[in-house]
Amino acid sequence: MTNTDASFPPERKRGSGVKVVYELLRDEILDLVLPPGSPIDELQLAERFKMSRTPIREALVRLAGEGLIDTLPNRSTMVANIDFLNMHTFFDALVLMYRVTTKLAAQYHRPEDIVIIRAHQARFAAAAEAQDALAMIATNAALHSAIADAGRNPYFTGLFNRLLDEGRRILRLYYQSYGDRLPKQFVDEHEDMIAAIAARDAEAADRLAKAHAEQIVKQIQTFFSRNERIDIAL
Amino acid sequence: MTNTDASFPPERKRGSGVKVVYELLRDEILDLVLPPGSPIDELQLAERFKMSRTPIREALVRLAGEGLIDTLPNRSTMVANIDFLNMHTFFDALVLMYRVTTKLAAQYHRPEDIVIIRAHQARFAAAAEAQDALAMIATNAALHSAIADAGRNPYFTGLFNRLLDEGRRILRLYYQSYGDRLPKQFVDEHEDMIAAIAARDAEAADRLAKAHAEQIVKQIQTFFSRNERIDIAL
DNA sequence: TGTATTTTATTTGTCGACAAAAAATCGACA
DNA sequence: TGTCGATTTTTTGTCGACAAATAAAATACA
Repeated sequence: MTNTDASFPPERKRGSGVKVVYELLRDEILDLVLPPGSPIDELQLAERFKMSRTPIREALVRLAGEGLIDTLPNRSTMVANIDFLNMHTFFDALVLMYRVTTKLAAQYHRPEDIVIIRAHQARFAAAAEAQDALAMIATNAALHSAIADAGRNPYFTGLFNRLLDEGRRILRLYYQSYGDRLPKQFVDEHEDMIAAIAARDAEAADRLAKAHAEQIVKQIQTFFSRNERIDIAL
Repeated sequence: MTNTDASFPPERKRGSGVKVVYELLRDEILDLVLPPGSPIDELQLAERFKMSRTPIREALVRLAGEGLIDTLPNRSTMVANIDFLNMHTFFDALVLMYRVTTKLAAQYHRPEDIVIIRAHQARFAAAAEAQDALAMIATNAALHSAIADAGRNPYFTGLFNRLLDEGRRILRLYYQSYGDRLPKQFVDEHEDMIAAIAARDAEAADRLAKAHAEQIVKQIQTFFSRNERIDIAL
């Protein structure tokens, strides 16, 4: 080990800076640590990560490309708002992608995919058992992302992952307010879906995914209809 | 007019630089002026556009986010290749998005949308009449993008526009090689689709879009099956 | 002549600084 | 005291330069 002097800068590897900033900022946005509308200060971030504004800006450009932050020209950039008015477009897209990716997984998966999927499902079940809302949100997204991967269509997985990200923000809001009452039935529904995928039953996979997705959507919708105040809060 | 001295730099407006580079580079990639695999040199671009590397790099980061260029860490960046091996995933996604966006347009369009759509269709018809392959490719993408806009689902339009972009590259290859023989029937098919949309007949819109999309896919597939050499060329 | 190793050149990632644009502050005037 | 306009401050977009990483060239050696 060279550089025994602890006062030296952490000496990040060249090129790793952007990735670190991008991923951490992304997580903070999706977990609502940075709530929608939060201003993003480049100088502040540069100071925080001990690097110049250049890599910070590159990370921000990427996040903007994914729609996670909004950038006003020559002016402030902030965490993208959740568009409650057009929530139905999100639900439409989510339901369709749930169906398509699950169906394709049933058709095109390989044996090793099932192992990965089951591992994610186990993690989700553990989170549900522990009543850990945050872990449930994260593991649920990871599970469905893994299912989509097994379908092997990068165009669908790309959109689906974006939707799951946006969903993480919405679900976060959902659970935060409702005091972590968690529907255990999702575990069983996941089991049925995985069984259909493993059996290569595309029709059943599609049907189960549709029911699963629509039920999630329904729960969130009833939640929001009971909490109009949220419209004002943002 | 100030700045009568022609030797002065063009004096671009602050912030417009990235946009210019991004859009021009994008068009060149989609029109195969920059063929897949072309190396992209930042210095060269900086010189060409008379600006520093910083805005160039920002444009490249955006293009990379859309998958139009591939960036090797610390090494060269090049125009993304067309993935002929997994072309079917592209077709699957394209057909589905054709259907969904057209159906949503039939359901959610407003009267003014139809005006815009018909204007695009007129341009497409003119291009087809003139046997202008390049114009046909561009106006076809613009028409379907306009239809998708009328459906008002940003998630679907986002993916669809990406697919149409990738389709522009593929069609460009198609027409280039086949000496600009252009199927006029697309004009009629478009007319039928627009009529179904205007009549708010979602079922018909879906059916017509499916047939339209599958026919395009079929044509491209038979083309590629007759030209295996392309696999080698890339 | 062919291969390994050092040297040079090219290109990328990062930095600090400056200039333009917008917002925030201050001050004149009613 | 309130409003409009000028001034200062903050923040963004761009620049030129430098250093790390890689590729290319040159050299040494068998």
